[in-house]
Amino acid sequence: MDAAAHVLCTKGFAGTRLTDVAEHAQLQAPAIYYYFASREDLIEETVFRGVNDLRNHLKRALDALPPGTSPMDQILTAAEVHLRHGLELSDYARASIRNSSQIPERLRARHKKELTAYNRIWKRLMTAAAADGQIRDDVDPKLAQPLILGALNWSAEWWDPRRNSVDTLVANAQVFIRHSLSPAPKPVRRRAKGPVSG
Amino acid sequence: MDAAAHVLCTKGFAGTRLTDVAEHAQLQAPAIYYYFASREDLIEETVFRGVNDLRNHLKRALDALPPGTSPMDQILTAAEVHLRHGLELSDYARASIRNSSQIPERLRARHKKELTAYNRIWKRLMTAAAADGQIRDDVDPKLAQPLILGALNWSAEWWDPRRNSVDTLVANAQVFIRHSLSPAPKPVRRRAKGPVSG
Amino acid sequence: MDAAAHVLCTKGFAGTRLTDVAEHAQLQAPAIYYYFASREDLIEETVFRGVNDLRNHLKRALDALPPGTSPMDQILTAAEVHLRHGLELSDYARASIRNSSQIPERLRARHKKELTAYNRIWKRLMTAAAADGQIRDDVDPKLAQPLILGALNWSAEWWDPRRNSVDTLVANAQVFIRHSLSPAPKPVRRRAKGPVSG
Amino acid sequence: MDAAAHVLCTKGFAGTRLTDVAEHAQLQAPAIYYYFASREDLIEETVFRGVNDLRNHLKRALDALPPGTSPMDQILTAAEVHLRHGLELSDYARASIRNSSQIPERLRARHKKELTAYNRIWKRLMTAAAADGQIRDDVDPKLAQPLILGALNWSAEWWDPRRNSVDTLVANAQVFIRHSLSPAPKPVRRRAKGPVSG
DNA sequence: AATGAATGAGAGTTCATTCAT
DNA sequence: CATGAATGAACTCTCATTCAT
Repeated sequence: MDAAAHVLCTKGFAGTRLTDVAEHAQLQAPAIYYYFASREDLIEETVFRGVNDLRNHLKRALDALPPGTSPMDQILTAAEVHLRHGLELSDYARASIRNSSQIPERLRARHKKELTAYNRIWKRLMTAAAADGQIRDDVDPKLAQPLILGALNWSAEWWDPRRNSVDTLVANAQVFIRHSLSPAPKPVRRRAKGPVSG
Repeated sequence: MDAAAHVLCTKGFAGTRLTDVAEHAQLQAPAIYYYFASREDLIEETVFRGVNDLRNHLKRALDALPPGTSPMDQILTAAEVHLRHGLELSDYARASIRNSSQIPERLRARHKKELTAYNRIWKRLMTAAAADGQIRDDVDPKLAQPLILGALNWSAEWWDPRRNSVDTLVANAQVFIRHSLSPAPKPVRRRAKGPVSG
Repeated sequence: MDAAAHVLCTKGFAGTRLTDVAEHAQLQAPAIYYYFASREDLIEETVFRGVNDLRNHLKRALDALPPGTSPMDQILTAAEVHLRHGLELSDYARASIRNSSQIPERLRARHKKELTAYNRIWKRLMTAAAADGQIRDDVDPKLAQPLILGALNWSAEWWDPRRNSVDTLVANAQVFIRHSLSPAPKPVRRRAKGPVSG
Repeated sequence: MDAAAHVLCTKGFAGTRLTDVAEHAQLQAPAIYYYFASREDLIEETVFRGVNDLRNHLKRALDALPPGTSPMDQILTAAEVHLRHGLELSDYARASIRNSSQIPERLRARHKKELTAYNRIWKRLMTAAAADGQIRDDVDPKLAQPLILGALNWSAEWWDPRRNSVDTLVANAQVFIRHSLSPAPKPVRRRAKGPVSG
């Protein structure tokens, strides 16, 4: 029944009516109360599950990478997961992310915690990448991270499956991210040639 | 009275109650009807003005650039305008952008048209930059553009003035964008030339 | 300003909005309060004036009849006055009559009194006619009177000046009334012929 | 629930508040929306049903008359039906008739059509009576018809069951109508024949 | 496990009314 | 004498929620 996440994506928090949710589930509105104590419960649950699923999905994907994968490659994998999850798999993720700021504090506790946890994963990746010299030093990883996630999140607003495949979008986003972060590739090539830089 | 854009930012389209708007304007709700025919009118107007202001702001900023400014620098200027306008100046812009997808079709006509016009400006800049060889060829400008705007738009969700100044954010975003787009420096020819730049 | 009677005719008591009245008088609504203390006052006044005018009109018309006019002819005159006044002259009369039953008790005192007075005139005519043998004895004058007035009052609902002149309507109504009331013209002609009836 | 016709009779179109209707039905106002889409729907339906019922009632009554009943007797039957239906049976009829002119065009379509149909029946009766020589030739049946219906309709405004029984009223109205329409008895031929009758 | 019927709280909206100007 | 601006009361209507079934 939780496919009521769908309505949340489209109408936003306040615009989500139980009637619509029920209709989407081919049910009558009161039937929802068999499964959830209240509208708020339903939304809280949905919104929580959004980030929760996404985080689990990301964890599994990162764990599945071969050991020794570079931080930058992990970041690019994370970006792919984030995009695909949001665009292909789950209304939940979209519901969670879009309504983040509209949901009253009261319902946000779990959601927020989960979101923090999700961001922590990204932070770890960014930090690792920075430590590894894979992030240019005129970019603050703490700011780059939300910029990246913003670019990815916003895709839900404009991406049109009839214009571009997810694959294309993922590829472009990855290039986009890699170069926005990567330092100029001086060292490797230059070192062989001569003492240009220290 | 239009400072009711404020409520739109916080509560979203459906969550915007006339009572709240009125209270924010130190008025009683019915007083709104002296100026607007309906709630929908008020919102339509507000949301339209959001993009409209932003577009005018951007146009002025671009016109003020010295002739011969490179497309990439124009893009970076546009990014700065977009960020500063959304974060510092105007609830309207935020109201417009955040609620884009939640507003019923009926009210979106003008808003949509204005948004398209705004995007057209960006598109022109991107195309010029591409023609100038300032965009790497493994990035599709048509996709890069919304990724960039997404990164910028999303800032409204997370940016905390107490943590980072807008200046810092702008600087970071500009570096972020410049390198996400710029083609790799060509090492062979570059050796003799000097710093990377753009 | 009292041409607000017009609105009363069309929209009824509860449907009469000060805005409409004011518009009809090429004024803004608050201007009404310069002349009347409240909406109710305006309506009360209007509705009173409706019957009052009508009654005065009728009195004058009856007084103008040559002495010795038969009760029946007086009734027919009254009918003509009633029709003409309602249809040609006065929104007031129509406003008064149509809304009689919809107006809350509180506002009806004067109106009711005036209406009673008006009916009393008719009653006097009917009684006189009955005493004069000009009303058939299988008709109760107390019931015939409101039937007649009903027929006349209702004309405001259906009469279309483009179809029938008031003159035609008046003529027909008079014939209609005369014969609905008059006894069969037996006595005069029969008495001469023989002892048919006692 | 439709017993909300009651309120229409008393308060008129604009004065009919859902609260009152609901109270009369021992319900809360919003409950009305379970059965009707809007106030206007409820009123439209009610007002339509008013004439519709009346027309059906009349049709049945006329069909029940023995074949060969004279047109005049049919008219008198119709008058009885009209009176009894309006006064004894149905708030609906009264609601329909009283508010005829106050209801906005938008809601009148069906009601108007039905009313025309009802009038058509009367017209048929009047025409038949005229063709049969049962209507005096100094009365235009097209004008006599609304005069009669007016007399009957108006009864709702003044009839007081405590003063006169419906039976009395019906009897009087019938005499009233019969003679208002019937041609003068032709004295010459009549002498030999007997009572007037029709 | 689900629904039809109903309700109470609260939303948008209308309107008479006020008041400074 | 009249209006622009604003308000409070009241109305229609929506919606989450309940409850008997």
